[in-house]
Amino acid sequence: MENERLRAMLNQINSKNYSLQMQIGTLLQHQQNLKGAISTGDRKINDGVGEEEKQRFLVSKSMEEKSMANELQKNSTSEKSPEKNFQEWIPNNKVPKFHSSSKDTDQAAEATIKKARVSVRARSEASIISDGCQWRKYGQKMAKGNPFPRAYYRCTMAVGCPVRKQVQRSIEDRLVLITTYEGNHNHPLPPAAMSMASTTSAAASMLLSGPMPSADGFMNPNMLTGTILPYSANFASISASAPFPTVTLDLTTTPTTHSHMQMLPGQFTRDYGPQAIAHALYNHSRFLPGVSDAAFFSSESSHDMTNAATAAIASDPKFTAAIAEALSSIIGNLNPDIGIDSKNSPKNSSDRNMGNLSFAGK
DNA sequence: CGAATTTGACCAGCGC
DNA sequence: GCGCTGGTCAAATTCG
Repeated sequence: MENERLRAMLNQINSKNYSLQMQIGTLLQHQQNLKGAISTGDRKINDGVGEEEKQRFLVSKSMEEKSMANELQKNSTSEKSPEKNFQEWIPNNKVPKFHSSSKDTDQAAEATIKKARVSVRARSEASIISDGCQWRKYGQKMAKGNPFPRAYYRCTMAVGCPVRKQVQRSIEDRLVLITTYEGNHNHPLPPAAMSMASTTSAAASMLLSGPMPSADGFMNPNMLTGTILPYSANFASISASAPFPTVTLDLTTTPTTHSHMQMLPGQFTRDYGPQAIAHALYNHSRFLPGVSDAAFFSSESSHDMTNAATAAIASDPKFTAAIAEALSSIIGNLNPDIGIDSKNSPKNSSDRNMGNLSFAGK
């Protein structure tokens, strides 16, 4: 009975996805026209600026576009207070915990929430991955056993935002950048930042609301890959053996992504199809250096688009910087129930998500 | 000149 | 209690 209802919901979302694809198709043409103007604006970063700056600039370009779209949305819902906006996607009502703040009675609960972390592994030559948020560096430390320093950043998009992130290069592979997010934003975000934030929020929410870890200290990775990153088997893992429960989104296994996208079974994959991710990848990456638009425009069908997206991933390591955002935006757009509805209890939310996808038996 | 970054100092938690 | 480590603060410095 519940499954039927969920199935109906999925069908509804699927048809919505189809209409979105149609809209994207027309948008792609429009964007082609815009490309000329954008490349003119990009000119300045091409002379003498490093790859890092280029990536940051180009990614933010695409984010600007989405921010504009968000502005329109915001105007239409201007009645909402910022707090209400915030509650729409924050899974847990979190209060900033400052270093020198007074000891609140719910400090313990806060601490528990804050401890949930989402770490994103991505290959990037840049020292930081642009995710749409404004960050301010407030510290740097040499971590034990790692020759690369760990940098600490704080979100500066709003005063008192509790979100922090740590950025560190992997000791195994110096090209792999590990970004660990902690906390939830207490302010509205542009869509670009929201997609990443919703992923981390959803992941953190699941960590805190889901079943306790098994005896070996690990939860089933498929739980996350099936709900948050349905196309990315082996991409995500949840570890509760660490001091803090941590979700790791591994975006470094690019050469094998294609097979995962196509082979991964499950409700989500059947109903949404891989083209959704291709479109999202396209939207998030078309301004990245080294990712040619020709790869995307060379084919008409959505399936071929997936191939193009995968080829782009494999051919350009910098592409990974946008993948996390792209992946999560799919979920954010198509399944707003995941991790962004604070009105439902975390437990219910978790159960619903699991049943909704490939864990009907859970 | 204001904002952002750097960097040494400080603090808390943890293991011994 | 002591030392180690991770995380944060804040003054100094750099940047735009």
